[in-house]
Amino acid sequence: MSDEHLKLDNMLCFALYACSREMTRLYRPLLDDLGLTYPQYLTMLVLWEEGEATVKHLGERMYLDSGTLTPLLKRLEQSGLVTRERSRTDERVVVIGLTDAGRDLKAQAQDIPKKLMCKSNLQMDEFNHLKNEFESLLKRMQALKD
Amino acid sequence: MSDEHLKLDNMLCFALYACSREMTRLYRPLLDDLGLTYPQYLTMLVLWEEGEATVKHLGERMYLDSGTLTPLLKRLEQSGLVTRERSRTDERVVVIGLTDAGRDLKAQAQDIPKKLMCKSNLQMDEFNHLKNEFESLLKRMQALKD
DNA sequence: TGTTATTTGATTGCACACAATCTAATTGTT
DNA sequence: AACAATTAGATTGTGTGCAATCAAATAACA
Repeated sequence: MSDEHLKLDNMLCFALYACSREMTRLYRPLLDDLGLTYPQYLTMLVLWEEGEATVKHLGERMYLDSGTLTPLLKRLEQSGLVTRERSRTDERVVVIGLTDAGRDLKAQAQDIPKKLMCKSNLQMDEFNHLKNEFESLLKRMQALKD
Repeated sequence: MSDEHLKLDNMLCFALYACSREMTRLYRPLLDDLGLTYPQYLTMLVLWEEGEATVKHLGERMYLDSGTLTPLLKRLEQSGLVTRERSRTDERVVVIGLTDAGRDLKAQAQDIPKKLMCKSNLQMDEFNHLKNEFESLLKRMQALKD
């Protein structure tokens, strides 16, 4: 019965993969109102939290590399939400900052987490439980990338 | 302290998003040996399980639409692993089948789940626990897409 | 100091994801 | 039979993801 191991229904990884896409699908209509995609929203979250950040730092926060971030950040710049400037002390570093419009967008984003909790029918304790499990799994997998 | 809701570290969705990418990253080196990407591997799993399937059915199993599947299936056809044929009873339907090479690849894929369990340092009971949680979350989110 | 190594982003190329639109085929209704 | 509605895939366009490669700048050190 070794075939059972290969069955799609059995696979943890598939559940994770499908869950992740379903979740971003729940976000989509809310983010459309802000004119953001989900990864762009994550980027703005970091910037709202920290004011500004280097490309490298954004990559570390979101586990994304420059091949993904550079075009994404250029689109956010095009949208007038962020600025991109080379650091004067180290010309290799690009610092991403917020424009006024980018800062203002935060107000519109404030109620997204609440709307999503409602939409997903999750109670606060379930929510936290799941988050903790994902985060511990993430940490374990992160530890394996040597 | 409503800002806390917007903090990246707090977000269930981000944990899911990052976990999912980390997991496919764990698969990548194993799948490279088979010449498959992760979504291609999922497609082959369904075909190994069911022998053949319509594009529609593959989409339902994996929650993917034709815009994703059509080019992916063409690549699998190019690789000589699957066949694509219009159904004779309903010309709208495209049936995806396995070639001999596609069937043979299953043998090489047999030990991927085991390798991955080792790699991820998960015990069987943890594995099943997580899988169940993901699947119930997935089911709940699926129920919301009306 | 001069050279090597490392770091930081950018670029390129390929493969998803997915919305929107289109075409062809089938089904339903009258 | 005639025609509207539905269904299955294909196509197009935009936006990630990520490996591989590159160039410029900085750090390290013999």
